[in-house]
Amino acid sequence: MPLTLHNTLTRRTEEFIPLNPGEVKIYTCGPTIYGYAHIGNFRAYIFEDLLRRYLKYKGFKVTQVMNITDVDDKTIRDSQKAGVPLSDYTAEYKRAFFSDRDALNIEPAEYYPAATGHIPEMLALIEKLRDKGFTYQSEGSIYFRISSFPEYGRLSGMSFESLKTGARIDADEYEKEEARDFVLWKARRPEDGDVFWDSQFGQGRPGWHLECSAMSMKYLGETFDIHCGGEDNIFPHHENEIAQSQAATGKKFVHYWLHCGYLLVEGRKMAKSMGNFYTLKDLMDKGYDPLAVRYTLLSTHYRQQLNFTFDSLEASAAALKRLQDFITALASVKKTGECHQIENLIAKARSEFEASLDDDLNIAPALGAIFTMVKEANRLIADGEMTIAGAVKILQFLKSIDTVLGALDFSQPESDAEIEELIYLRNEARSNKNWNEADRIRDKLTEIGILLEDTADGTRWKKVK
RNA sequence: GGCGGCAUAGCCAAGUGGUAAGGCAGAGGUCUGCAAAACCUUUAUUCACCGGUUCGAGUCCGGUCGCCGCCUCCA
Repeated sequence: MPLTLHNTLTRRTEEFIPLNPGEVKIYTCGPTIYGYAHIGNFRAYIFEDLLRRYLKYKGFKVTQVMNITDVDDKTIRDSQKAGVPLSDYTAEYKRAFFSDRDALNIEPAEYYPAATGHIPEMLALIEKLRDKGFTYQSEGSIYFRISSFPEYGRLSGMSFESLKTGARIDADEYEKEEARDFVLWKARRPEDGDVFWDSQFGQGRPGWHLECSAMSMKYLGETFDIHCGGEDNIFPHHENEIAQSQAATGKKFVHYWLHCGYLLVEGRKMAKSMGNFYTLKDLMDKGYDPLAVRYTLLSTHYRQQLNFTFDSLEASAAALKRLQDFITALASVKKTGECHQIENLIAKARSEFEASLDDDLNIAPALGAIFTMVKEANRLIADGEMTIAGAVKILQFLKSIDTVLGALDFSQPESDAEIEELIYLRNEARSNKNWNEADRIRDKLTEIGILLEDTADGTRWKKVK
């Protein structure tokens, strides 16, 4: 079945057809590293990770670029507040971002270009725009004249008029011809301190929108397949990217624009002032497993608003535990021979899993199919019908779908002589009906995080997270 | 004011006009020395509200109420 994706540009769910067969080029708007990323940011990155992983699952070769915004108003402001050079200041948040990414099992993109590393590319783009007459200069800054780009507003559905009348008071004091115009190159100002670059346009620094156009075209070409971001990026950021890029090249910039919905916390917008603002570290400090956070952020359809609650986080942890316990149970099946029902069970789950994800990454029914299979397989285990061969097939299937989910752990606990010895002693005690001694040993193991399960095939143990 | 989205059980969340997936939590039971895990049974006569179309609507149309996002540098 073909993969379909909802394209913000057309407001339709369309079959995904890459420019080059078998290859997908994706640009994903990344973090501004002026602070620790919060779970709302990671909702977007996890959605993009799901897209990336599923494309790979479907056999596409994926090239993904995620920009790192390491110079803008906020990074400058906060680094000065902290009294450290900009690059030192952003280095810590960049490190934290990658560390959180790894903890959330988000696959690394192929490229993480930083804005400060691409000033020449941005200047070249401005030159191109200037030569084609799309820019004007005012008080040392270069602006993009939106009235010169008639298609402006197509992505966001913003009309020319509403932009004029609805515009807020401009937050910065740069002079523009019209409020909706946006800055390409910001003239150096005293409050920028030592953060500026020399250029043919004078000393200054790039505007935010510019980096995404310059860096995406550098790494992916003037036209590429998919561009993602949060829905709040649709306007003005992505609208401006389209204007800049298409004005410069005369070509279509991006074929599919994908945007994920906002994350709410306990039904409200996440905000520091509301006390419901969480970074990954905040949740880990509360004892939550980052993979449970991943599962929570992953398990709601990406275009839906996601209501993050601690109840749902705990439900996610429990759901993952159910899957992990299932994996453990499969690994300890001892019966030999064939288990003929397994093939059908897997085929059904796989086809539902794929059909759902093919439908604009509809993850909820995909997960539903997995849990339905788990229940049926658990029944086979409980009835003593599961065989080693069947268990191996299911494990292979789970590994294959986990290349998409990225939430499971297939590592088997290493055998531990001390634990095995204690289990042996406990089972000795049990066979002598010395329950006090048996329970004493079990409690001792529980204290060091080892949980025992007595099954028909003997006692197995697992570590508790 | 303009543009867009959402309202489904205690919580999270699917649902493509044909009679409400799945997960978590809860209740009862089976297994177990007791647990753990698992299994079985059970948990929405009902999908914000009011109308309409239809043989039939959570699903389509209109309206009302509520919540959320964007409207110049927030994923």
